[in-house]
Amino acid sequence: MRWSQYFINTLREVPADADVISQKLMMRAGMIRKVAAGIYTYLPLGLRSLQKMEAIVREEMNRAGAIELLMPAIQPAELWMESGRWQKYGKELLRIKDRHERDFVFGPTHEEVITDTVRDSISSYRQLPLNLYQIQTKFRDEVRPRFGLMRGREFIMKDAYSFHASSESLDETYIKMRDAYSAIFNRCALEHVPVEADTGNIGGSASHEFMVLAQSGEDAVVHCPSCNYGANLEKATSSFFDPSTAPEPAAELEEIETPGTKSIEDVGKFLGVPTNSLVKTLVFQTENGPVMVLLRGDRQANEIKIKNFLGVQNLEMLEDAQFQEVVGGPPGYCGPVGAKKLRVVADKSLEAMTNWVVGANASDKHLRNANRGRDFDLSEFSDFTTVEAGDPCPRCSTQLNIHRGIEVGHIFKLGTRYSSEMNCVYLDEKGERQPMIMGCYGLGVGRTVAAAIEQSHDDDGIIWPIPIAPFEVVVTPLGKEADVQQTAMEIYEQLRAAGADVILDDRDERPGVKFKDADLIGFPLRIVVGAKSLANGQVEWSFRRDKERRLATPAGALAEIVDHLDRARKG
RNA sequence: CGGGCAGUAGCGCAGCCUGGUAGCGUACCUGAAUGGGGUUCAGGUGGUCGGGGGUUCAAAUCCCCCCUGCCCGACCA
Repeated sequence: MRWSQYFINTLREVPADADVISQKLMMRAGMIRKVAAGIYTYLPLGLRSLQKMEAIVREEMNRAGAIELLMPAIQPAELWMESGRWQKYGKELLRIKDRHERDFVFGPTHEEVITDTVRDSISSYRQLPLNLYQIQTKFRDEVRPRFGLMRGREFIMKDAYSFHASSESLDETYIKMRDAYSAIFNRCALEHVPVEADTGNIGGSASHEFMVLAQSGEDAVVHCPSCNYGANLEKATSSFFDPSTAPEPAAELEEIETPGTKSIEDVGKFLGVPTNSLVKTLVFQTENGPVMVLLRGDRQANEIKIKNFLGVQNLEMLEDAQFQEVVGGPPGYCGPVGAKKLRVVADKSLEAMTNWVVGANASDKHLRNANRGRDFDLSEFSDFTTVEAGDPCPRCSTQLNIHRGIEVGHIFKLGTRYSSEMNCVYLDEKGERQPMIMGCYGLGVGRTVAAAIEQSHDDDGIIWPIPIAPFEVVVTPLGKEADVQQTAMEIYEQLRAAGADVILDDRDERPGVKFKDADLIGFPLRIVVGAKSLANGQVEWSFRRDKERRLATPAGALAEIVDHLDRARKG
């Protein structure tokens, strides 16, 4: 491609409404252009990267045995009513009417359509398993779209859906897809980690998110550097316990005056002991009544874990005004001893601790040496705390790290949630009707490209991984001299003949402008043809990554670059 | 949905308080010089000042309503 014939419009200044690096750089480099909140035009350069990403996804999906189809973006409301999501999905579902006032949606996801298709086409266990995917534009009417392609309203997503006659078959496909996802992100040189994710309201089955580690990530990821255990912070566990708190013999219960100590920190300071030797009492209101949750003083509650353990949907901290009525004491001095009758659960870290310091359910008073069984009833222990950096890994006890991450993929064992509701059944060997067991597998194409930029850039611009760079090589002639122009053109043609994806910066611009633009857009490789070096029969080539200038003959530079591209393509 | 800020040329902004011919930088066009990291000078093109209504001889500017965008929070995942 010749630059002068192409459509590239770089910006010197950053549009005022861009707030993350990938968005700023993509807008400045002329890859995307905002049309409305969360809605973008993919300009030619941006489209090239997206299409390269799509090609990688296609290859790996096909390799994993998935079959491509394409479903409509516009879907009839009936299907959504049938699955129940017409009601449940909420405002994120963009609803539209046609000229006959019939209801449609712009698809945010395609479980309904695919299930409808499969139930009409598949009727025997002999036709299963089946794994279908598409790469398509989705629309989710996000309350607050932001971060460019990272969280748009309209976005390109690869979504796959698998159908099975047994959970073993689902497990098999699930693992294949998991491996395919890792292969995709590895090919883009993305530092990523597959993490266990909360299954939320859908419940029961396994779910993994693929997180790209990056500062600007919206999610927190727990990761073990040793065994590669990874989990969403909401879901993560640790083998946390403190051997220094080996149980002491139970001492006599004692009431102590602790004036003005409403927080755990205050109590620790007042008594001159670390907060990890205290017990924190939280009271939550749920749809099944109030629940008291006990944690070690230095740990933070994890509301998702608590919700899952209690099997409740609503969990809210009790308001101060309700304490007297529900617990029988003032807020800030709350504890299990002498409280009103309510369900009490405790974090497993407390199981081995004796002689607790807890609130006395009276103003300015705490209790020392409280012991379960003797002073209060408690038999339910589980993991209720949020993992902290440095906690031991649940698998290998290495200290865990916590990173920021961008969710680029999410795979999920759906089970029969949709097949049951939508009557998607097959006949088994015995001729009996069974709901198909389903899996679904999403991957954000644009988000992955944006994540690659978040992970790989510098002050001058983007540093593309070769597989998703809009062009692999830029050839930059400096000056109008005939031999410079001719050598650049020859190198350009030879690179093209060798199969390289190359752009020739044939604009009549000063060197500085060409260099700034090349760095901003971030072509991985560059060949500069200038009069000075050419007088010695040499050109200069460099990687965007380190910008170190290497001199070589045109043929030598060409060979080096072609060789590097070949190796990069093989991964 | 609540709170805050903003909307003036493709992009970044000033002008508004105190009403009186629409401005700067950049981008783009023309010319000259320059020619290895966004070069300099000169001359130009481009805007119904987000929309509607009102006040006024006169509104980008004052008043009212609406729309859109951004930030924080809530919601959702």
